[in-house]
Amino acid sequence: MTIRLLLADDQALVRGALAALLNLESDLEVVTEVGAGDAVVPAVLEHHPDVALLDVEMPGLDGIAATAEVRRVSPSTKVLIVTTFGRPGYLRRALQAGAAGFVVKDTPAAQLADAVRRVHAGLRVVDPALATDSLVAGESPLTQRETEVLRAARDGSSVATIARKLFLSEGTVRNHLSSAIGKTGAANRTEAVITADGYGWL
Amino acid sequence: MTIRLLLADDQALVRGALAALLNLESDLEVVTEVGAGDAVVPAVLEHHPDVALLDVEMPGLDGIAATAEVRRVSPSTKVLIVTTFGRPGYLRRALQAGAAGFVVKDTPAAQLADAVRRVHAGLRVVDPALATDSLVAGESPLTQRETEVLRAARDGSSVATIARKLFLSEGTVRNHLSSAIGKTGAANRTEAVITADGYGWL
DNA sequence: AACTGGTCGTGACATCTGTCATGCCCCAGG
DNA sequence: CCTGGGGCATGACAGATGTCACGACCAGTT
Repeated sequence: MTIRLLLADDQALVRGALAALLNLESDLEVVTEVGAGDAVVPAVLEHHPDVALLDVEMPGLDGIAATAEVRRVSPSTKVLIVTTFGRPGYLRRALQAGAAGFVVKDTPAAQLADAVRRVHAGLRVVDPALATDSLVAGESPLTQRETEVLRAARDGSSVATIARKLFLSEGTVRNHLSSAIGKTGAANRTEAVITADGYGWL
Repeated sequence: MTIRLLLADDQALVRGALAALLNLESDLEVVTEVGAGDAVVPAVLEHHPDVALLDVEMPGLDGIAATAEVRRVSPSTKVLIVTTFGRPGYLRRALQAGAAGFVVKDTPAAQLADAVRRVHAGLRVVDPALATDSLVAGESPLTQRETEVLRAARDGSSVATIARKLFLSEGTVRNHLSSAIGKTGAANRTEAVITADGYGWL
């Protein structure tokens, strides 16, 4: 009995290459490939794969949100996240969304097929190095608003611009930013964005 | 006659997957894989591949610098850059360094083997969409110092920190920053970093 | 009912940033 | 030899930013 796979990654070359790699295994078969997050659910409904391999960084719908959707429409489909960045926050959010496994792209190629088999067997697969980091980093200490404000500050916008975008007064934006800067242990807006983003809090 | 390939990418999974994909072609053979830029030259000297596929983002030595080294120690080896980011600046710098081809990772998987064959045949392979962008963006307008200062500002450092790091006075740093902001058409430091980085100028 | 934490706002303050004018040094090109 | 451009620096100024104190409102706890 072969394990039927869905493969989602926005980079066509990587997607094709992973498909080639996985199809080399006699017990695995890639039945559908998609290049955008919002194409995942339709493909799941059409092909009913056993395991869905999702990248986190995708246009449309990111891998985390796609995971939740897949779990909702097809509970029997296991989700294995395959991502470039081992952000601690990604792991936590992926598991909360119902992912059965989490693998970073610099694990040896040979292990991927194993990870797929374990996930299919109902086991949980998590990158060990990442698991400990994730416990240390923990949940985001930022409130909803602080997160929104920091997110809006990512592209270098000024306080005035952020205020207009979120329909807040400039003073309020400054307060939220100040609070976020404090919580992240940063010295200014830019550092706060970098560290918060690094933890996957944005 | 098979074309012998070197494959360099820091993500083991992607590297293995690309190898699997390329080895499916009867006329191609991946003879060596490396995961860091500074491992490229030794591998070239040992295996004398016909074509080297290099990622731009690699630890140790980046793909651009590695390209120049490969051309120097083994002129008969053709270099094909395979990268995630289609930064216009990357293309220009890669070609200047002696690369024979430049492919982004979201091109269809089937085209990669073709690109390899063309490069091996002595042709130049360049992503068409990127080629035009590159002409528009052109060379970096930033001077050496401006580039250094902007690079130092990437992590959100303050003027004082940058000044200490580069052994400059704070006023000078502000002047260079101001000039860089003007040249990039940005409104502040953070935007300048983002756009300059986007063009591959840093 | 009192307390807590998040949100929103104001006003005030010190500091940081970005800009500009000005000057000096060095070097390559006309 | 003169000129222009880049690098370096200083001083001055306006505006942006980060911090703080304070008050108000609302949803939950206790």
